[in-house]
Amino acid sequence: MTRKEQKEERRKNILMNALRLFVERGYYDTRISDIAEAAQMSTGLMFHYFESKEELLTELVRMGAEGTKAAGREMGDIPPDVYLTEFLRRMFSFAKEQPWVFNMFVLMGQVRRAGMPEEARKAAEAVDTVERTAKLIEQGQKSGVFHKGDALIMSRCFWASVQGIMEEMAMDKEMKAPEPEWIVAMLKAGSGDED
Amino acid sequence: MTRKEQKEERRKNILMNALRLFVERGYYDTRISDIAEAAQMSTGLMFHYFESKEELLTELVRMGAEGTKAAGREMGDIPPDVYLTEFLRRMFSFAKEQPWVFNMFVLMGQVRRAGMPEEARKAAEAVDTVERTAKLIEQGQKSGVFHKGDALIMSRCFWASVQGIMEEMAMDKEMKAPEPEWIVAMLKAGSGDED
DNA sequence: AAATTTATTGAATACAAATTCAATAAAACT
DNA sequence: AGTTTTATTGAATTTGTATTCAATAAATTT
Repeated sequence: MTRKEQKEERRKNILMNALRLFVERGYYDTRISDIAEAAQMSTGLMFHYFESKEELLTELVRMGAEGTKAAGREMGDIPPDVYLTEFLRRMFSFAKEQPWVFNMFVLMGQVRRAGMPEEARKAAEAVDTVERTAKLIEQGQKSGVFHKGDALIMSRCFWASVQGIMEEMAMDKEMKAPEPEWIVAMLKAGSGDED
Repeated sequence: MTRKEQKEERRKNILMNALRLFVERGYYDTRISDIAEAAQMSTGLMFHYFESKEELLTELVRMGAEGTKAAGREMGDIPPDVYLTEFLRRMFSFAKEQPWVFNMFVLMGQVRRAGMPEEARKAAEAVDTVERTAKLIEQGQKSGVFHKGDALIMSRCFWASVQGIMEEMAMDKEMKAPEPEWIVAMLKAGSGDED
């Protein structure tokens, strides 16, 4: 293994430990020394790999933002409701196998909301899932599978729900995932108000 | 105004400013001096009213836990779906008038999840809304208005969604509230899976 | 194999912010 | 009016922890 590869390995290892600890204990309650210990190195060495604790966080958020770009890609001829349902199903099952996905959701949520360094927040804003889903919802409204209403608000509520549920699942890894249909039902025609 | 009343006033004022700042900037990024400034007093005086920053937080969380007890009280003969819908409608409209309600939601969420002092987390756990709503859901399942499934999981998802949405609204005070029906649709029979 | 670059450590430093404190003013009480 | 209690301040202290640093080891290059 070349020097460069080794460094990459090490960085990845640090990042994964940091992610877990940031979510388990919170960013501010996680000491650089905790991360160092988890990654089996001295505190000082951390600064050989990352300039600062904040850079560590920002790097994680960048990864998270990158990851969400997968959402809402080519959907071929599938109807929007089926697409969203299927997307959620895959996301839940993927996350069950890769628990860091839950952690990433939690971290992104925390960062977007408040109480995190400025730079990290900026990195988290480079995510347009809500906008893209709103377009999908508009299509569904035209075809009648989704009820009427401001598509952007509907999309925000949809993702806020998903966010909340992912966070709940992140807290309790034993928790059974909901049926994706339940969540998509929020958008469907015939679900109460029909204005 | 008696001395005691004055003290209570002052404490309440401090608490409300702390709540706002904790949510706007996050607990750890809020300095005692920031709260002092907002409440128009010297930093030192804060410690006359509260033993520590942590006690301030814990007190807020206790208030929040107290507040949620309102949820799920006497529902008379109203069907569970109507009850929940109505409950959410009132909550949203109440929160629009009293923005601190949003902040309280966000704070409670942050505290329950992670990265907050131990004691505050404990205070936040004294909330059994999820369990009480699960009972309501079971009733609805018997009468057929709600679909089948583990009522506790359904309740957790329901509240996780509400939490997520309240947080979204807290971030953007301009955001229009969703129709409560959308959220209750998560639970309703005929919403996709019918196992 | 000498020289240079990279990895690693643990202790020293710097710093920010919570908390304490001594002193003063105001109020309440006798 | 004098005494005690409460309110208030701003500066001094303490503390916790991120970051730097000087020194050493290991690897890579020449």
